[in-house]
Amino acid sequence: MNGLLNILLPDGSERELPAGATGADLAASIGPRLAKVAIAATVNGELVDLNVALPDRATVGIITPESDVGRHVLRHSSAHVLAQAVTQLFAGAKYTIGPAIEDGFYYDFELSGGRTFSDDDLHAITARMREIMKADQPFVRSAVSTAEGLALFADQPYKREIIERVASGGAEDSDVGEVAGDGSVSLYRNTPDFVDLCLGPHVPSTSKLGHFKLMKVAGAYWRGNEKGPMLQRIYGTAWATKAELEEHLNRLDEAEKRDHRKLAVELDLLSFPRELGGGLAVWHPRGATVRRLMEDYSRDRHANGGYEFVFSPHLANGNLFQTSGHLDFYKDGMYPPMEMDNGTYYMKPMNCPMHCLIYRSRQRSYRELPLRLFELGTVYRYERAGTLHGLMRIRGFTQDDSHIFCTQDQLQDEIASLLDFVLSVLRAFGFTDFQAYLSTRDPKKSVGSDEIWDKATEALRQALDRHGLPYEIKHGDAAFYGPKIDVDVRDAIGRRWQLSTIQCDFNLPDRFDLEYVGSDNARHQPIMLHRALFGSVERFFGVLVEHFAGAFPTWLAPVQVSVLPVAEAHHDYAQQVVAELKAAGRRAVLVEANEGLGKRIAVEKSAKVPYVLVVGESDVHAGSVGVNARGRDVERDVPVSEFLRRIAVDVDDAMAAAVHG
RNA sequence: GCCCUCUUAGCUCAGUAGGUAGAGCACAGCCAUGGUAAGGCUGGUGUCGUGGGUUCGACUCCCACAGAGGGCUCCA
Repeated sequence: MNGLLNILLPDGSERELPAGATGADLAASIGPRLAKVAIAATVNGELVDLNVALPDRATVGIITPESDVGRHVLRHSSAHVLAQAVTQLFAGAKYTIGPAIEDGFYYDFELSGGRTFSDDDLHAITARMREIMKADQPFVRSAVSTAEGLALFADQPYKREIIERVASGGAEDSDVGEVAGDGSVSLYRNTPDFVDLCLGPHVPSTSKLGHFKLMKVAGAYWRGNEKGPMLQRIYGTAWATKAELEEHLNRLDEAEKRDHRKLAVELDLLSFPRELGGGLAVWHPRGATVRRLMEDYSRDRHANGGYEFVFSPHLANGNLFQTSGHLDFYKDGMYPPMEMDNGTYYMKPMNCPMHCLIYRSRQRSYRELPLRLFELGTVYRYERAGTLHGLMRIRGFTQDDSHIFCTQDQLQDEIASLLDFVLSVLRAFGFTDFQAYLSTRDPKKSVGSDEIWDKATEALRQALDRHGLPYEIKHGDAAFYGPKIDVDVRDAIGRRWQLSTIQCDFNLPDRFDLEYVGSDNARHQPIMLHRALFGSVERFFGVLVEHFAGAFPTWLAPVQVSVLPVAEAHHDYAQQVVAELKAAGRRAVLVEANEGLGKRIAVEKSAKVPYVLVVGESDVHAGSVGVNARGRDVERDVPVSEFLRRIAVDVDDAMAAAVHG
């Protein structure tokens, strides 16, 4: 045994290597192809550099750059090279931290004299990074004492701060990436003049990197502290291969094309007039049509799902929000008070207090529960100026808000059927890929007994299990008033959107003294569930626009059919076709022959109308239409009755598929 | 709220060492009546985001503000 390393590979085969062999030797021994792509290794499950000595009798895995872990490593190494380039190009630059993130990496800097990075700087930095990568500099780890570390980073205050905090035992999770737990300071050096605090691992050398792009400069607070210094953050994306990089950049292009703010203008859906004020939108006829259809569908489903419809005003006396606690906990998110004769009024930031009042308007019996109140309730929240984002973050929006009051015994079933309902409605809008999150109690800030938290959390968990819905638990992420489930959907290009939420609330029933009389003739407190399905109608609409890239399915399309007479002579017939379509309940418009046919078709197509009908001489005689359907070949001489049948099938199929999921 | 960038016609964008502006699309009028993705001609487009300042003169330079975009922070 002495003098040899006995390496057991994951595939069961064994390798013998001379003592002191490194991961690189290992990689080389198992074939040149693998050696070439290997950028790190795992030893007994721990990620290590290829250039560390391997222990005897270890289980070793080779990390390739295409793997998730491998990408992480190469992105983090790219961040080091970025810091190296910046410190070389900008005298006096202070570098802080630079982790790998989804799709890439970033590094935060402070430049001397408050200088900021420009686009030209990014080009220069990119060029320098390429030089460093070409230079094939090995990443070499070393460890020094705290004192040595502080001396080494004498002119790097941010690095010193990290070392000091770790030395004083104040390290948090986010520090683990930089400093070893045993008090020693872990360093990586790949050239004499650049060393960074880091636990690694890294790629063996800078030449393993290269498929990257610096994306943008942004401001970021040091350690995320709003009161702390503002740093310059450079974001980059990095991949194992050129093809992956290009694919990623294409995805970004695609996302940009789908941007709902851009499509809202192009498709004439809605606008954000400056005169209205930031974060406020007006809906144009086409956008309003889609919204109406969404809302109508939602109402139908709720009506069939055992919900009671309610309405509540947009303004309320401050006493109400005092009772609900919003004025204490949520004041910053509310619009300033309006002083009136008989009190102080506020725009409502939530519908829940109103629904509590409805519940409380008379004595309730257990026989009435669960009581499900539903409202498309418009609320107003003061979102800080820098946080507004199209329809996704807006200052006035409409929640498809439901509050369900039930007994503890009903909780389990209610949540399970609620989850069914939510997913079924989401499917109707074309979403099929869901991911849920279960947020559990943060003991530091919560109301309610252990017993009720456990019971409710368990009810949520079982509902998720019963659905086989994939979910993650976010420990301690619940609001103070109760645990919750959030549901994300994945859209057509793979992005995730957080939409629906189901939240238990042990707080408002208490604050509003809600109660019901049980079968035991005693008074009990109901549990309240908050549930938003779209979340916000506006935001959901925005997500739909991006999901469908503006090409709404036929049942939602603002215009379902455009009818184009070939020439003016066919105008009357076209009008007759439109009338028939309308009589059949279709949203159809006539596009008069005052432009070339090709032009008119192009315009209708770019408006993403699902069916463009062309009618000419032969159609007038045969009672037919030419059908140019989205994504399909043109078909001539289709009888009007046949077309009506087809579009009905198109619409019905979508809805049937949705409901039965 | 903080950092950076941006703001010129309805939209997308050019532009001037500082001498008050252009293109395409859209829009209007006329011609063309065209069978499946943008026909031709003509025309009008504007307080160059707002308010100050510097200047003989500001769209251009400076300041403030507003709005937008990208981030950070926030989203009981």
